[in-house]
Amino acid sequence: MTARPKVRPGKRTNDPEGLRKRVIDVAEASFQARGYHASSLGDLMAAAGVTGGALHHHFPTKKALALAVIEERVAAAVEATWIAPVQAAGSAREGVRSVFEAVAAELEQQGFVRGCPLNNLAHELSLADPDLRAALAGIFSAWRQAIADKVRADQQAGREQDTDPQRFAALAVATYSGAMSMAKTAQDSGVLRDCLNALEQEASPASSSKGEAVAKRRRRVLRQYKAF
Amino acid sequence: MTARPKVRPGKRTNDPEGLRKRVIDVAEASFQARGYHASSLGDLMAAAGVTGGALHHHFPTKKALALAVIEERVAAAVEATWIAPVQAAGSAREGVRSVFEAVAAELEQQGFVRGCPLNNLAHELSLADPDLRAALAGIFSAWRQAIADKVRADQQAGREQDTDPQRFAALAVATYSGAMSMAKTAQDSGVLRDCLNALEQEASPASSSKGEAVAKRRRRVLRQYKAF
DNA sequence: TTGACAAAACAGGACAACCGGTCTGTTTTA
DNA sequence: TAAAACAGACCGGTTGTCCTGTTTTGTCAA
Repeated sequence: MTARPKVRPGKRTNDPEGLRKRVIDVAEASFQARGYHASSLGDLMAAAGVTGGALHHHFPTKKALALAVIEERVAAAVEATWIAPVQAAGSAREGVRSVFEAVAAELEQQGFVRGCPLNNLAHELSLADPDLRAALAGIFSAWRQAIADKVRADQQAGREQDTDPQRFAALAVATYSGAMSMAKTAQDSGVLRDCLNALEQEASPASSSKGEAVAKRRRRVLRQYKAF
Repeated sequence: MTARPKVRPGKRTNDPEGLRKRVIDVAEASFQARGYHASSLGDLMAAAGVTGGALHHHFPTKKALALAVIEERVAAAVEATWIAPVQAAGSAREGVRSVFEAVAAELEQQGFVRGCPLNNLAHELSLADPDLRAALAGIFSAWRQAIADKVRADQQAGREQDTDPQRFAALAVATYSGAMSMAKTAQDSGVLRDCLNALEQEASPASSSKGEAVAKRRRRVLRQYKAF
């Protein structure tokens, strides 16, 4: 965790970037765990060890803080979790598969599903404010674009000739988003593997008949249910 | 709209069921348009033409009201929009396809995407309260179950032998949920058709090579953006 | 190096609006 | 005639924001 300012009476050390980072850290975590409206600035101030004046200096309104979290953290999370791995993968399908498995494995290890940060905020805020909605929509768009671009790269290598890049990307993003929504609601990460298997079994163009013994899916109901 | 009580000074007519219905009507619409936390009981009371005493008599807490909306309205919406059409369809795939198209057409006509009521509330409330989460998870479960059951019926008729019912159902629900999330955030219902086409083009087991001229998808950015 | 000084950074209280819930009392109805 | 249904005021707590003042820091002339 980021260090709080030392308790040195009479002395003070300005650290604008550090303080701003601490606030956004706390806000990102709280928005993800409790949502935007349920996160009060008072709680965030206490958790970050920041006074009202300092918070207001860096983020004049709560909306400004949300915008910063979206543009700096949520976008980065999508970039790190999805865009970079897909670009680095051998193919678009392989990239999608690896991300699904990585996230599924992470959720199973964590034992608790907080959901997708982008979708969490998108549901709560996209109808509430046009600016926030635009920022969130931009992240969705970049996400889709990266996958579609990867499909096009595959096509230039002679593969995926019968695949529509835009549609494939939409399907991947939608399936993941919906699977995370269900996983969060049911607190069961197994849905992710169900969806991935359904995509692989059915959505692969080289599949006309593969009814071999399918590895029985494991339902992994998460044990603990604790808030943030 | 449901009628408000007549302005008859000195006279009153008790109408428990009607009043309760009016409150749930308003709550359902407000939760869908603004979300749970952004909907104040004061606004709901004013919109429904109900006093604080009456509201408290029918719904002691805000959570009780949310639970009623979820159990009576959201569940019914999923039943009417998804379960019944799928059961009535000629096959599971045909049912899924028809629902996607029906919703897409409805959204295009409305010109505004409010999102899926179940997913909207699930994102905001499933981590906030165990009871609400359980209620929401139950609706997701019934939704998946109905689709899986339809696949099994298809299988007993000799079709869909290579399809895993549970996985297919998970994929359908996840794709729809995610597509609605994107459509709401982008205020563009075209994603639904993208996802449906991707599912049909790729997820059909009888598809090994169909690269015929794909009908160019139409991107239909919705014009108006007004809050409830 | 120092001292002046303006701007940035931070502290902390104040506040008005609002929220959800409770309470008492009245009217309707079975 | 008692319970259900409804009216309406009331309250403590919280929320987001604003405001005034203090401290730190960067800048630049001397």
